[in-house]
Amino acid sequence: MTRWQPDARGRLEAAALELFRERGFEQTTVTDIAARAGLDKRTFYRLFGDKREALFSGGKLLEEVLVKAVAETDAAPFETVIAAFHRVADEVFADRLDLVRVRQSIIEGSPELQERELRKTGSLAAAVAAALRAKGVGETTATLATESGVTVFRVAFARWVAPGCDASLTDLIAEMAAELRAVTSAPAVPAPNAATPT
Amino acid sequence: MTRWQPDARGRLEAAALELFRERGFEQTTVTDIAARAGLDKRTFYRLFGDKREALFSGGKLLEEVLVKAVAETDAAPFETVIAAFHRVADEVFADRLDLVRVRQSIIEGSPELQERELRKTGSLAAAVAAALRAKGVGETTATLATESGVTVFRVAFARWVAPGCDASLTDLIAEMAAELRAVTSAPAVPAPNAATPT
DNA sequence: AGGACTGATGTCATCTTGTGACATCACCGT
DNA sequence: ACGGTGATGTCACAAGATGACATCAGTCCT
Repeated sequence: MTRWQPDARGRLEAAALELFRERGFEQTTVTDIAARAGLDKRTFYRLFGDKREALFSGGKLLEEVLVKAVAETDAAPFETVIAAFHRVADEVFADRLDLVRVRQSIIEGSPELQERELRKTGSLAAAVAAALRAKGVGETTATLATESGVTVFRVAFARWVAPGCDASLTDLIAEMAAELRAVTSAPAVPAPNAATPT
Repeated sequence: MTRWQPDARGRLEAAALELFRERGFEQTTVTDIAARAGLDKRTFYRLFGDKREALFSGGKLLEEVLVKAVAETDAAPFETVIAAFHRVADEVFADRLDLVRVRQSIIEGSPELQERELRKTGSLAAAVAAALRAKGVGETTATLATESGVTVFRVAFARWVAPGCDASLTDLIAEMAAELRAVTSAPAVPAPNAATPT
């Protein structure tokens, strides 16, 4: 019946977010989502690969910004990746804390969604590593710098989203990057007691 | 009909591995697997949470060995995690390259299985981080050391499984750990050219 | 204007995953 | 022999996901 709905994709995403928040992911059927958007279940599946994808449309923008930032930055591999994430913090996540928190709480409530998020993160990492290799960075270095950078971002992001956190994402990224450097720096010689720098 | 099959779980795992290899994961139904094991679909679901789990039974052993190794090792956090993975390389993966390769090629063929693997790796990391914290290591340090260690292992593992690789997993882990240290070490000051230590 | 084409959508049928409810049967201790 | 107990088979079914086909708006071409 419902012929010709403008921006079907956006409507479905909004409907999905609402319903997931109201009843939870598992308790929401694709038919429910489509109905709220005034569309058919089949239309949902034409626009999204599966039920979970309705929550992960932002990934594309994230990847674009990240890859572009990597391409434009001229520094050592790991520093380049960290710089790219700083840009993402500014350009993509600025002013979105509230929305991000809602999204994240939905994801935390469903193992299925967590798996999907992990996969998205993985493909993001692959794209970043590719961007690094395109700049002439060696395979191994590119992979390790990327994975380390992603780790820094993930930990910083988790802290940022956590309830009661008031630090900025950028600051958290910088902090975690410093911590990671400290943690992975060459091990202190066996016996001595030299204090590790803060 | 088929009453009382010994080691139903093992039979199902074997059947699943065979079928996944023969036809691929998606082309295999749970009913197929159960039939080949001489059991019913319902029995499969009583022993495994879902179709993918039949491929991931080894995870439990892995986690046990890893957590035990972390608890017993007395060194800096990152070094402890790396040492634990060295033990895993010896105790769990020794002499299993061929089987691991088959398994991995199946996983590579299915996004769904990749997601599950990511999740397994994630929960493994959580367990390791918890073991580290139990030794008095701080939250942030434990997380970053664990994630870095897992990254090292994942990259080493990927290399080890890759066709045409003849290096040992242990050697690859050591190599990747060294590389990661180099990659994340403090950035060279802008202008100077001081060689970074090997 | 009229007709063909295209693209997005609805409808229907079907397969598969995963689960609840219940029936069965072997085995075990008494 | 009897009554548990536990693992299994049978049946039914909701929901996810997909293919095949119908429909209809708007567009382009003559």
